[in-house]
Amino acid sequence: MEHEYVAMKGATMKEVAAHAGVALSSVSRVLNNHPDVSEAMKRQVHDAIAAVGYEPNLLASSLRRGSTKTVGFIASDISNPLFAEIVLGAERRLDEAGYSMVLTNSEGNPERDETMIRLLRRRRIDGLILSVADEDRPGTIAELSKLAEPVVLIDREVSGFHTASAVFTDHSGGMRAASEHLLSLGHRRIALISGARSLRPVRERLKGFEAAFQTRSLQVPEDLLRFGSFSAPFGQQATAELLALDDPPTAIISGGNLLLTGVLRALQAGQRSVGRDISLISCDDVPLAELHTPPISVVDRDAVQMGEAAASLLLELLAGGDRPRVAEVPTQLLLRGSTQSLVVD
Amino acid sequence: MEHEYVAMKGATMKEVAAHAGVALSSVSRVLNNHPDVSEAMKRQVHDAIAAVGYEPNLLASSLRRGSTKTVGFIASDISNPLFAEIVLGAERRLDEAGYSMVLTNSEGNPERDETMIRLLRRRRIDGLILSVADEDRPGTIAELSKLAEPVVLIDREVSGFHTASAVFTDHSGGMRAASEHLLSLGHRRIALISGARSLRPVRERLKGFEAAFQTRSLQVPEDLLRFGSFSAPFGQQATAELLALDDPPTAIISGGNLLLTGVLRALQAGQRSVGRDISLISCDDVPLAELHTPPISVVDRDAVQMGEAAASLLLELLAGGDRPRVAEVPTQLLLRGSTQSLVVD
DNA sequence: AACAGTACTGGTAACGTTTTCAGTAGACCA
DNA sequence: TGGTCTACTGAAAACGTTACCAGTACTGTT
Repeated sequence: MEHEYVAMKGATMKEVAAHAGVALSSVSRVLNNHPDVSEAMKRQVHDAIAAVGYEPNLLASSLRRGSTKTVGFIASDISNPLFAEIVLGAERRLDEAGYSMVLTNSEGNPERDETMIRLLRRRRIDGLILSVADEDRPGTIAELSKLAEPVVLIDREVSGFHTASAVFTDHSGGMRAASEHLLSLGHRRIALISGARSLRPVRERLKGFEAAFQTRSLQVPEDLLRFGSFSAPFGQQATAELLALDDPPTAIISGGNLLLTGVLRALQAGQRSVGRDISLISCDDVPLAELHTPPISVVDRDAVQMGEAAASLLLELLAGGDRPRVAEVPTQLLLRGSTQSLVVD
Repeated sequence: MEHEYVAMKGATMKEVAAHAGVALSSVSRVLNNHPDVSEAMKRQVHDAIAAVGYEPNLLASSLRRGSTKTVGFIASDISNPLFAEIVLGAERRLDEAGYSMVLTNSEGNPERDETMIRLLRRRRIDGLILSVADEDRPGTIAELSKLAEPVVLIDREVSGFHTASAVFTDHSGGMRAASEHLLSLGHRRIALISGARSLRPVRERLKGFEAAFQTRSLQVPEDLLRFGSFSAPFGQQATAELLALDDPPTAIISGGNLLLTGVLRALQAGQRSVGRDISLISCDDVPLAELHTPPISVVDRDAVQMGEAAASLLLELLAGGDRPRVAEVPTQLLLRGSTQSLVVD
């Protein structure tokens, strides 16, 4: 008696209506709590729902409504703990606004960026947050342009695509502070190891780096600049190369936490003691930097805040804001034991 | 002439059909490359698609087909680099099989687990891979049971839910090896810091730990066991407590990389030198362990392989395999400088 | 007593696909 | 010439919702 109907796979609104002896549309109204429905009807329908084990079909609902209440997030590298924090911040804010997030990672592969944008577009997401792997790739730009929904870029400027909001980090400011600190310690041979130049953070950091030298009317050590990818192997290889130079650097700036592990491996292999033999600053704080011996100075930023800012910008656009906007999050130089005054021989 | 129609927002198959002067069904056949369609028809339709800028609507398609070709992945903690690798492995394999993955994180919050399972179910995913935050939570079990689609658990055993496949890590074997190593170095006061006991890895590791003592007919140091959560703050707090004991441990085993950073912070604060004053082994290899001074011994495993295994098991079920299966991945003890022979006073 | 208004409820047409079922036209064979 | 076969195409019915448009039955007003 109590268990008239056993919950079975795939009960639909129609069956709920039949079981409750009401019209399909009434069930829909109850579910979307439409104002014009009687208490009796509500109870009746809710009972029927429980009885048949009904589960709404979001595909059908989205199709009909024309909106999925879902935003996509394409992370360029999910293994970077930094991104986890950005995602966290974004998801939190989106959740509050009743949106859910589908996350995908492009593994730093520009081709996957394209595929993912297309896929999400076809899934009819309402908006997109992403950090493309290559700002200049025509395919990516094309896919993005086909997207009618609002877009927020994270630390990226996509050439010829200016309808998106963006959240930027003040990389140039942070890098400038880091470089000035090293210069003030007497370092001149400062190396910069970073990712591909087609990425905004890399360009901005370079700007800050150069600015620090130029302010002091010093020559930028062009032979010590290494642009490749934000990966440990590149960091290791670049560092090894730098150490092998006739006039090697006395300080290294690493452009990210993945690079950092490569840099440290190479320094270790080259028997260089951090701080003592060579000064080191990295970007983005991670446990590895904090707990290294000696602790490594970093240019830090609040990644959770970045995620929140990205979500807020997107929500603004989703709410009908037609004017794309830009938010900037500050950086902060955390000095630790890895930078030491240059001993003049 | 060439640009008869400018690509506009939301062209539908109907418009493609109209533009090509063919039936709706023919367009569909072309898109799903049905065998019975002439070359002429294909060309005609493809031209029309390009002309009107048609983009398939996956919502409609999935609704009609009754399958989304999508599997959900609920990660319990996305900020753990380990998970990134699991996701990578899983996504790779699923991709090959034509499935796409939607990723969500529960932030280690059991409540979110529930919400996410429900959401994904309503989105009509075809399958689910997950690592629940709490194996015993009734709500989670209920939500999982309502799911008619195949499920693969990662390193979890959900009580009363036995229709899922699972991929397990040989945690007990790894922990046993680690414990035996420490015992053979003369350590007896060995502490174990780990997550909540409601998680399989924690229970299995404890088993391995106890087995090592029992093999040697030694008493398990119950007062040195600390179960809390897989987080840095807990690791730090537990370690601080242990160091303050009258008879403190001479060795610590940390149950994860997040815990490890907490443990190291506490050791540093307590002025204990790793290796020299206290031996240390952690679980799962991360750059922090490798590049620490001294390098930290770890019980490692291949996370990418875990992801691949999970995806393979799911695909098997999706292909109609009705019998849930279990895969186990091995662990491996990597000895480094953080474990030293106990100096007897 | 007729009317307008209120508070609901039911039927039905969408949303954009896929799939089934009939058809048509030509080719081939006898 | 008629017939069966093959190769293709079109019409229309789903899939599970939501939203619109009419109802219906009260209640209150004049």
